[in-house]
Amino acid sequence: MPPTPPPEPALADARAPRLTHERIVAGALALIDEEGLAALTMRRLAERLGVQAASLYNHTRSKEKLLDAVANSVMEGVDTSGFDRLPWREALDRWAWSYYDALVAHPNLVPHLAVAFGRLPAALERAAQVFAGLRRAGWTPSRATRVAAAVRYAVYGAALGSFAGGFGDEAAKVPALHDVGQLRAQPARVDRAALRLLIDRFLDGLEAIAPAPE
Amino acid sequence: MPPTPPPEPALADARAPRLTHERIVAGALALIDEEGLAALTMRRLAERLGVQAASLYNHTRSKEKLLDAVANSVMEGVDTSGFDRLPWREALDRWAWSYYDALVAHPNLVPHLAVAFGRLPAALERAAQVFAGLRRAGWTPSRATRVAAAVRYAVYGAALGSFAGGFGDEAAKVPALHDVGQLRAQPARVDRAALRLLIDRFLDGLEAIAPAPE
DNA sequence: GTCTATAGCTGGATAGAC
DNA sequence: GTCTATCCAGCTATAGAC
Repeated sequence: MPPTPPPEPALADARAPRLTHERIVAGALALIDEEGLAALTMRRLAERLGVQAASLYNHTRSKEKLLDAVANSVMEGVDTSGFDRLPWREALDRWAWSYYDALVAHPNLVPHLAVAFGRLPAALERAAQVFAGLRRAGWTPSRATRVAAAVRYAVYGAALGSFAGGFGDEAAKVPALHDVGQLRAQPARVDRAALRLLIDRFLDGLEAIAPAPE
Repeated sequence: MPPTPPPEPALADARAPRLTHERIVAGALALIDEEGLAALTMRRLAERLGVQAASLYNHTRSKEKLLDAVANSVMEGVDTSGFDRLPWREALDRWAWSYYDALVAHPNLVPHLAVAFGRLPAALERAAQVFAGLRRAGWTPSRATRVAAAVRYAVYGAALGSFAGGFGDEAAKVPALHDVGQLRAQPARVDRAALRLLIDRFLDGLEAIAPAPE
């Protein structure tokens, strides 16, 4: 006889778990995106998932651990594969923009991502890959550390200090800022253009001190 | 008869105001520096100042306004005077380091500084001065905006994503990161060196596209 | 695994006496 | 201008029934 398949209830099984770790993490991230880091409370998260707050504690030990899991899940979206197959300049460029895309999709989480960096497995794995890639390209250990940190600073700064954060009424008193074309109309475009300038000119400057190719 | 001087009590006058707006702002900043942004509560701030929490409301309208006043006071320490007297490259460099020093002295406040940027008078004034200085040096409006934003990103990123924030135990699993000389021993030095690399190489790269000097 | 109920805090802000 | 007293809201986390 073939093995019996698991029972497939015609209607939703009331005893089936309504919560999983993945659903909780995804719900928390959505809540943070929509209403900010302070809006993430166990009660509000439970409400969004259609359960009571106490039920969350069957899947996550504490709010603090949950928040780190959310941060780690965002970090997993950062792509460092370029360091396995591309010259260092292209690899850095791809990594930077992948990193920026991941952060800017969740701007409210950026401050926590920066603080939690040192205890997120996904972040540390990626940092090690970047460092190893730069070493293979001939950069000295201390240069490799600085180059990777510099790119990381550019990305975090752009994601955090974004013009997309908006201006208050006081900004109207500073006319110079407002006559600058697209700043008001399309702040996200200005942010990307500024980061492109920072990264491209930085990489230009790096070429002048790069290790000789093998 | 000479005008009577104001009465000078031999002992501290119990009726003299013990709180001023300045003392409150300074106390709040010290509390944030010592114990983090979350530690700033009206009760704890009052305790540090030797009064009851309710008394603070005679000098500040709300905690939110107070926090912006604290942020503005930090921004007032940023020096943009170089744009009045130095070539654009030196002016940018001085501004960047003055900005970094102001932020890194209060790392716990950096996320709030970034978010509040657009409504802080001191921040907007300085942004306008930087923009005007770059315009006078011949940069087009959109280039000037991007250059100023790029430097700002570098500074915020370095202050926020600092190695000085430390690593968790998980970092021990990534040996590559630890063999990098001074990273563990003197993280603040590594941070400064990485920011120096980012700014210097970026400015190098900018020279290649700079407007011709008059 | 989810529920109800609640313990045990901590917070911002206000009213009114002095 | 500072005080005491207090309101009311919100939070994390746990205990124990089902």
